[in-house]
Amino acid sequence: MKPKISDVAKRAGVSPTTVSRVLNNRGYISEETRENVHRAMNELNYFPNDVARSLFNKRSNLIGIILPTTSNPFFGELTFHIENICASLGYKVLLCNSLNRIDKEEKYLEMLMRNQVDGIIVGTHNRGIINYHKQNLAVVAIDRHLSETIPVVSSDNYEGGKMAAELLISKGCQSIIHINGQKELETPAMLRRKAYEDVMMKNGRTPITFEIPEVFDKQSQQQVISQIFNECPDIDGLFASNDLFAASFITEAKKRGLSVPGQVKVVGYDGTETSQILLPELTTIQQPIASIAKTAVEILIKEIEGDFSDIPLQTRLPVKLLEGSTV
Amino acid sequence: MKPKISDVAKRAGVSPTTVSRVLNNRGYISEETRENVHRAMNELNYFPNDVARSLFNKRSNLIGIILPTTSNPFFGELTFHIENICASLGYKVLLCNSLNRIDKEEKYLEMLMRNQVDGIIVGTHNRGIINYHKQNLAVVAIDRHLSETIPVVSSDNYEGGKMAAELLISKGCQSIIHINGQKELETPAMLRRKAYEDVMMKNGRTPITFEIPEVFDKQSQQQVISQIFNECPDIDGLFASNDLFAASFITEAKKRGLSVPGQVKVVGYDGTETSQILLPELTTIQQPIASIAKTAVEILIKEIEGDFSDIPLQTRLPVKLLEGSTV
DNA sequence: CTGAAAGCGCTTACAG
DNA sequence: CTGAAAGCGCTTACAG
Repeated sequence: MKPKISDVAKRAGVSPTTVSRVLNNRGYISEETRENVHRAMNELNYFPNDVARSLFNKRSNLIGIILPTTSNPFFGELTFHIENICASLGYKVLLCNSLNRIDKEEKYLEMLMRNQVDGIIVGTHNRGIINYHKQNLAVVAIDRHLSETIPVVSSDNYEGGKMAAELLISKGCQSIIHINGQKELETPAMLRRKAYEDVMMKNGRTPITFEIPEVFDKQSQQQVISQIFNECPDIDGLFASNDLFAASFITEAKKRGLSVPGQVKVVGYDGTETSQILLPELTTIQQPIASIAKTAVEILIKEIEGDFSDIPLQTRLPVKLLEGSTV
Repeated sequence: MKPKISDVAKRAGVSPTTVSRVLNNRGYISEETRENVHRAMNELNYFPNDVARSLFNKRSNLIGIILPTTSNPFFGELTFHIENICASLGYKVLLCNSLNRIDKEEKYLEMLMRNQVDGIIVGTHNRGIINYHKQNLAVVAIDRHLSETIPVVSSDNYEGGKMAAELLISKGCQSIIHINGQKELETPAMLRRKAYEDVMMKNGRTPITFEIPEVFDKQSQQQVISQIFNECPDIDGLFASNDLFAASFITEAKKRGLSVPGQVKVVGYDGTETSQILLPELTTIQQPIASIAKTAVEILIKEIEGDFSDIPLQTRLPVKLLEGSTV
């Protein structure tokens, strides 16, 4: 059996209280007993049971993260950074891949609360499924508006969309199409679309946006892309709201005998490390994934520690244009 | 404050014992009191504290996963599948990105044990840092030999390596190079190298393998790739042990004015969804990521439940050649 | 400087 | 069918 604090106490010839004290470095302890206790712990290969600690402290040092799926490189990288920062700060991460499905998200949320997580970072977009605040849980959203009071961290979506659209226009594209998620979602990412539309209007063009359901079914994505070519045969520019859409589009364009950037120019969004390696020629708007993660964790931990003094409700981190050879 | 079982009991006019019984569906309870209790739980918005439950049950339903980083699409997808399968089976996932660093892995291991995880799935390759068994923890390794007694699940690495090498030879390549991780690691993935070497020898060629340190520093990867071109100017075939290496190689080849597959043919390994979307033309050996995940979780849970009857020490899942246009 | 007692929120024998 | 008691492994006032 795993040794417990009383086993250590017995072996060191002291009380459990004393062992706990040296464990937590609290109160006065003579150097001698401290050493005895440490020796006993080593001999028994003892390490504390954090479940028992959490129960007493009402603090688990656990944070939950809910996002669509780590299979998507943006979220895979985001998850890595979040977890790593958390680890360095003494927090542990409970991972939830909701696939953007409301039913799953609800179950995960309940699971996280049962497990007494101290806070949650949410990267899925189901608005207001549960009253997060009611349970006075610390929450931070990434690129999603969850409620009026939950801080959201995102890239500067409007600026990113603007850069993309303006770049395509400056390269002489006449018929520029946009691909994005569904509009009803009202995510900050919709600002990419807004910027695209604004730029188009300002330049006397008609914005056309195709919506792709973000349910991760390849079938329907493929379908929308075919649709674009069919409905807009004169397309010569595309701004995709993520790099995977951009890549699928390029693949289909080539399949149809269109050269990129010769006949169609393409700009993506995200600029993950993975897409930089696998598709370095893609011109894209890069999100600062590491700082998004860092900011989100920092805000969350402030909330957890009850320091609400200067928590920004909106944090927009700067994007960067990565010029490849697809424009 | 969060309601607890005694709050529910009070409201329902019964004892905590009774509430616990309806919660766990144990023992006889009259229909009436069951309804009363349920009503009380709803009114108070009660849900059980799993930390307290874990403490009593000595069962957390938590499993830890340690892998290099979810930033790598292979591990990102693996993580997604593992987590999703676990969720469907009532297990929760504590995520650890070790970056293949021993110091980090040790800390994570201790963290997981303190948190009383029921089992661990390990995808990093530091052999024998800790005596996993000593703590009688359920452990499964993915593509890593951790010890003689820990089950390992992997793709059929030898077969995969063989297919890749034979394909390149059949396409007429004369000077075929291999890129892999470091040999000392003795991972099952080394079988990819072994197969490559066997095929080369059998065909009267000299196998040449370049080792890339798997520490995820772009710098050194880039360096090794340049080195390949410098030391083997007549290279006309490459088998990379993962798709990211393959992609970096292709990028460098093009930069040097070499056409793929015209002058150099390339075969990768992994075949993740992400690389299928971003670099669909890559010819690669696809690992069955979903079944690797499923098998690993199933074995782990058997171990956790103490059913050691038919636990295979080695599971090799079949790979599939994905023919793109890089050979 | 150290220890006995109570309690974190649950569950499970044991009685009734 | 239901409840009082003890205990999971820890920690923190409170005494001494």
